[in-house]
Amino acid sequence: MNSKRDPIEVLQHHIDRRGLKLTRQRRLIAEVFFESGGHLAADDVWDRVRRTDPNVSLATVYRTMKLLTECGLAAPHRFEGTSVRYEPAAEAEEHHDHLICVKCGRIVEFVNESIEALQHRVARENGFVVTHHRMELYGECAVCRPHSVAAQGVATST
Amino acid sequence: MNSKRDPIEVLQHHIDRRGLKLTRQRRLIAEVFFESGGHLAADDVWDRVRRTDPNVSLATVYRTMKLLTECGLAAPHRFEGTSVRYEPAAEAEEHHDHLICVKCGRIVEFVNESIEALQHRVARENGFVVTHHRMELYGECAVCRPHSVAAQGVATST
DNA sequence: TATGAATTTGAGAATCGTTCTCATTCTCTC
DNA sequence: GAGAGAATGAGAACGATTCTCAAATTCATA
Repeated sequence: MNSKRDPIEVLQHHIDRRGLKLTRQRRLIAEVFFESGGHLAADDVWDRVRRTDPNVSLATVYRTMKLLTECGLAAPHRFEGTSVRYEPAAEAEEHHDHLICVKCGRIVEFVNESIEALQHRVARENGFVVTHHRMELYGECAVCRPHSVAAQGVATST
Repeated sequence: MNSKRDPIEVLQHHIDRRGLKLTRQRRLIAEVFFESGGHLAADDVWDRVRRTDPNVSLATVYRTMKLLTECGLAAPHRFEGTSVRYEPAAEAEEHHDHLICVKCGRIVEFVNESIEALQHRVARENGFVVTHHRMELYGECAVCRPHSVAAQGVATST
């Protein structure tokens, strides 16, 4: 029921409009990226790409990730102490923030309208008009605290 | 409401306890840093330090900023697209978040208990126990939007 | 399908911010 | 004021990312 266009098509479109070219490498990198779970660093993408084509260079991965970012298919995030990680468009489409487990590195996304509203209010009170923001909550996830799993009702929000 | 101890004293104390040494460079760097408005990058501190002692090396500035961070006298922040900037302890003592003007770079600090509470709640709902977080709101400050200060809806004919 | 102009590529050099190495110099204790 | 240990300055090294450039590829056109 969703009109979620194939990312490769979107990329193709973007490329056509700019007079660029859809190369074998670009297609491969995009495919690998969208098949993955997301939140990969350029290096991670590179590793996976090379399983199929060992000749692709890291520079090309970087260049392609920038391309994907430009057409809204990927969103770069720089979390604490790590290099930039890219999120696939499907997830990046609507704004959300992140919960990051400091133990296992798991990243959970969440949306909270109340916080958004308060942020805009705080900004306004200080004379700011917010264009965007960054909110990351770091802590331990349920898996990394097996002792305390039973007690709390872990919300399974979908 | 405690007497805000002289940062140099705090540093001295930390240094004594660890068997380190309070050198001329460390004192100078600390002094320069605490006299400044804050949110300086290592490079900025270096520039100011060299006005007094042109021989101090950038490496020593980095080493000293790390020291100051360890004794809680400085808090490092990496904002969007910039290198790490340090905040003096006075400001870092109690938790706060930041508003950053994307035009002029001005940084405003704010505290909002409601947001904090919501953050913890969201985390809990996802099975996380938050240890710390990062929240930065980017936008335009009042100064950088002079047009909109006076009145809204007034057509500006030029 | 062949041609050619323009784009893209791979490889490695370059860059930026930061940390490390190491020989020399300083601090602080006795 | 001597000596042990720590800190310094200079520059090399570093990791992530971008740039450079000759060679290869794409794609529109013939």
